[in-house]
Amino acid sequence: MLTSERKALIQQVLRREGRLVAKEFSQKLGVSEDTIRRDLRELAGEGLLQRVHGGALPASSAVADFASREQVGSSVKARLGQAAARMIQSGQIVFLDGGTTNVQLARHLPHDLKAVVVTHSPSIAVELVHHPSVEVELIGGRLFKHSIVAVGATCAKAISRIRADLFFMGATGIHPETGVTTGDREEAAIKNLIARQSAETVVLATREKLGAASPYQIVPLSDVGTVVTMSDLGEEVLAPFRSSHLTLVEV
Amino acid sequence: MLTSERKALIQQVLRREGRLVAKEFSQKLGVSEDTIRRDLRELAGEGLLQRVHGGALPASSAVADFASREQVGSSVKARLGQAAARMIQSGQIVFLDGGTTNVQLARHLPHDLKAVVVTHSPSIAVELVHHPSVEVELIGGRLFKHSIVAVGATCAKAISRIRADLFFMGATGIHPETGVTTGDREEAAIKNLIARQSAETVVLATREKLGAASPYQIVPLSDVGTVVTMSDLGEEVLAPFRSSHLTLVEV
DNA sequence: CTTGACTCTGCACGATATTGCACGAAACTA
DNA sequence: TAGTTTCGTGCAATATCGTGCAGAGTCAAG
Repeated sequence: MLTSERKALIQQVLRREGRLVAKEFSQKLGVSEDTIRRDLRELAGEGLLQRVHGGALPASSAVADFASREQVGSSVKARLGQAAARMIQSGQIVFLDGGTTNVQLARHLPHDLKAVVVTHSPSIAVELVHHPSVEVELIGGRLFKHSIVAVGATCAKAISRIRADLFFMGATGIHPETGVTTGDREEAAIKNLIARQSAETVVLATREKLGAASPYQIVPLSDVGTVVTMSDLGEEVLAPFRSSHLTLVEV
Repeated sequence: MLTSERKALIQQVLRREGRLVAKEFSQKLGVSEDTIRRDLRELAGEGLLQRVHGGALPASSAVADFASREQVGSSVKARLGQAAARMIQSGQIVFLDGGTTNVQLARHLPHDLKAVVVTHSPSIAVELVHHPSVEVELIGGRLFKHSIVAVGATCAKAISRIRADLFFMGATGIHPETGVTTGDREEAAIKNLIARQSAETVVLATREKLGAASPYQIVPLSDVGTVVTMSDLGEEVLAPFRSSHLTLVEV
């Protein structure tokens, strides 16, 4: 294990998990704690991370915020993202919507995956800069700041030229009757367009989204191919989504 | 085993495995470590890989790359960015190129500025999400990970539809004779296109960029309207840039 | 064919980097 | 406050680095 390799790994772990415990990490890598501590000290000296008692946190406060939120709300989204990332096969063209769950998905893409990721979210694009083999196609347009995704006519036109194998859709609600919904009309239209351009649409749904509904419908439930959700939800919540045309993946 | 053969093999291993340990590799090839070290040093000199203690890593992992670049004189860049941000007037349409200096510019945009920022850099877009009144137009395309900007035909087409008042260009070198240059051909083409679509081109140049030249010319110096740089540079460095058509802003 | 310039390679050696351990200081926890 | 964990530093062992140098091979001019 090369020193710089180890340092790169440390930063990767911080990006992915939002924190790093010195002792834990030293055991995982089979080196002494001193070595890890030294690495952390040096990286902190370069401003690349924030040193804390017992380990380290990401440098930027924004990421730190995000990381702590993640810890509090547990790593449900990370688990969903990880499961979803495994659905992608090499050579596929996948559309990644914006949103924190999809950021997790991007973070957990297998290191050796060769695929094309299309996205209208600059956050996702930035996240994938660190991936060694995934090619990123960024869709432009007017930036809708609330969701951090591009929308508008330019965006729609660019999307209409692309056909994807998979679409990982972000949404605020998924309901047996109202279908998949979100809070912005234009965003809904864009998502709908992407869904129509994709062979299969996948929705990653945390507990609070299942059975919820927002003002604007993106697609009816019949247009969704797969829903990825947690396995510890009650059957009464899941039952409405069990049907012949929809694959329900429980993580 | 020819030297060039060995060097090619080294690069192949790096592409395939993402790392190379000098000792290990020398044994596998049956040559001395010195030879391998020499090869690595030379390849690193050509920028084809990143030399590290014990071996080598791929050149543009962009990971530590961008992060470390971020660190290089960030306070200087912040001052340049701040000065440049003041050049923008309300109501203008400005094009913000990628790069760490321009991230600083984005960070220092006056809070009450009402303007449209066009960018092909997802990093810049994400940075501006928190600005209350600036509207962001994201230009899409294939993501060039090293610089974190969109490039390619789609990108060029989108740019050709926009006319901006100001273009804050990122570059790796600005030289009286070779003009403004950068390290990637396609990136240079995109930057050139943006410059042609803009009424005025501004270059933010830290000390090491002034008088430097990279392989690909973006525009000749005569196409640059303003250069923003530090005031503590020697006159012998600045003199070649003092001319009637170019405004030299010293911060 | 010989000679001289040049390149490549391996070796020697002093310099530098990295690592693990020891030990007292500081921080955290109950 | 007391006990435990983590931290930082000094130190020694080891690994790796860079450089100078010499031998071997190549090539072209004489």
